[in-house]
Amino acid sequence: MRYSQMLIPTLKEVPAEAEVISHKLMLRAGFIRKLTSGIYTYMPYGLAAIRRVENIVREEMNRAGAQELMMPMVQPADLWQESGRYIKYGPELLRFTDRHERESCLGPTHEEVITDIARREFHSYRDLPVNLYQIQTKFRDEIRPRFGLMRGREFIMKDAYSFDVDDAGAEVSYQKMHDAYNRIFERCGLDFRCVEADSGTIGGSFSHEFMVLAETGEDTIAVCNECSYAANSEKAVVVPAPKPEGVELQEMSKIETPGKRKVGVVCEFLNIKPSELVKTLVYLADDEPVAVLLRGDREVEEVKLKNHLNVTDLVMADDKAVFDATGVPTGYLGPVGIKIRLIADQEVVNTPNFAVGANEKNFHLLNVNAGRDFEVSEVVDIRQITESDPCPTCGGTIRLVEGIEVGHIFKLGTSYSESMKAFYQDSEGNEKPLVMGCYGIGVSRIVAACIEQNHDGNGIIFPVPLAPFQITIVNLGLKDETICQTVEALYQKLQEAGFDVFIDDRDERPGVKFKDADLLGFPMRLTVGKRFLESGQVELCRRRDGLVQDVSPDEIVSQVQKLLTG
RNA sequence: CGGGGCGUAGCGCAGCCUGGUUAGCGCGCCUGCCUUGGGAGCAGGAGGUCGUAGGUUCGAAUCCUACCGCCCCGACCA
Repeated sequence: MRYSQMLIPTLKEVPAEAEVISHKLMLRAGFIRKLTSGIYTYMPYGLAAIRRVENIVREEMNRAGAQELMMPMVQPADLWQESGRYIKYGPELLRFTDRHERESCLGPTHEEVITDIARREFHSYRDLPVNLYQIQTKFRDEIRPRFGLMRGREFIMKDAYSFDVDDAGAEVSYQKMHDAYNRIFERCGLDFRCVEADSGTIGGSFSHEFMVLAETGEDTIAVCNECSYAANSEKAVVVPAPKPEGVELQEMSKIETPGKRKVGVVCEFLNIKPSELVKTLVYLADDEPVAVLLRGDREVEEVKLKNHLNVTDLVMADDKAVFDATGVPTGYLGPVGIKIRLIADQEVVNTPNFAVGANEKNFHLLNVNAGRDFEVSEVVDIRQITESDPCPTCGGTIRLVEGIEVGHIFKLGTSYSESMKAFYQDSEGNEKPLVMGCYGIGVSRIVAACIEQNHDGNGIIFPVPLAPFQITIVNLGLKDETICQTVEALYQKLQEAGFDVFIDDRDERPGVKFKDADLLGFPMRLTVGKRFLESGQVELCRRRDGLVQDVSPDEIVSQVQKLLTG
């Protein structure tokens, strides 16, 4: 490919819309152009990188025995009503009506469609197991699209769905995908972790996420420093510290705390640490008020709370809602005598003699103890893990790091097959629901994540497997016949050797060509200019570390090979 | 949805507060000369419904109102 034949509109200046490095570089390197919020055109060079990812994904999916198909993007609402998700999925599901007033939606994912296929086509245990996948544009009307391809509304996703006769079979299918995903992300050259995850609106019992480690990640993951434990912080299990021995329970007392409402202010006033205070938060869980007890220095992990409550909508109650539900103004809430459902974090039960609101304006209680001064029927792990918590599997130390979710695999079980009546007959003629799994990869997001992880001040540094071209030949002697002939000969030779080769044949000054070569991230750069006429050697430069070698054209193939792999 | 910011040439911005000739600058683009191993230089040139619609005014990019779009933060800790 020649630069003159490919639209790669590079930019010297960074468009104002970009915040994170991958977005900036993708705009500067002419990968993408925005059409509207969260919706981008993939320009030729950017598309080429996406195709690299797609090919790796496709190869590994096929190798794992999955079959490719392509499902519709427009889906009828009835199908979503059958699974119950037409309501449950929320405003991210873009809904519209067609000219016949039929309700429709744009597919944010395809469990419903694939389950419909499965119930029509799979009738016998002899048809199973099957794994079907597609690589397709999804649409999710994200609340706040950002960071370019990182969180777009339209994005390219690989989604796969497995169907098995039973749980054991589903386990095998899941494990195959787990292994395939590890291979995929390794082949992409990404620094990633597979972590235990929450299954969210997709549903299901069990799931793992594949996280690319990068500071700009939108997720936090808890990683054990000693063992292999790794989990999304939404899911990371908190092991409560044991109840301290020999602490004498003090007598509860009431104290006036005029105008003291916030944790910090109350603690200062009472001269105690936030860890000696228990805060009472009120949530509206599907509009039902629920009080949550948590040590003053801790944070609620709402995903854990939501899962425990098994609700679809969970919001913090505002001041008015709190007063309406409890009759107490915010800041003075407490568990003693509270009138609404009460959920305590497990740590609260092990904390002696803590302070709480008195359920009375301008008063708090001191030396309160769970079980003695109030009943707790629900003791649950609902707080965020911290770096001072132990690893739940080995007791080692935990480290919190940021990650970009590029893959997610779920064991779905039979929730979709049962709600949508996807049954098969086993060898004894019994009707049974298909046991499902689903497996997603954010293809366009991988390119963004890759750039987050592989760049320097001059631009992108593509890992070889994702580079649209492994090598670019910079022609610095457009007017010199010998140089042009050499460039063409090298181009031929390298292509014949199996490389994807690019030539910068533009009539530009050397500086411009070098800058663009760096920006575009070619792993290898081959420069042919005046020096070749003098020495008969061409210059080979590795993008990753700037390693430069003068090479004779005869040895070019072996040298390129050596530098690319070395 | 709440808060904040922005909308002026393809891109990045100034001008607006304090209204007043042909609306500027840098990059990019076009022509010519020159230059050719790290985003050169000189000369000339093209390119604007100042987001949209109303209003105030003798006069609006500038003041007012509404709308649209984009970006950032938040939508969790009382």
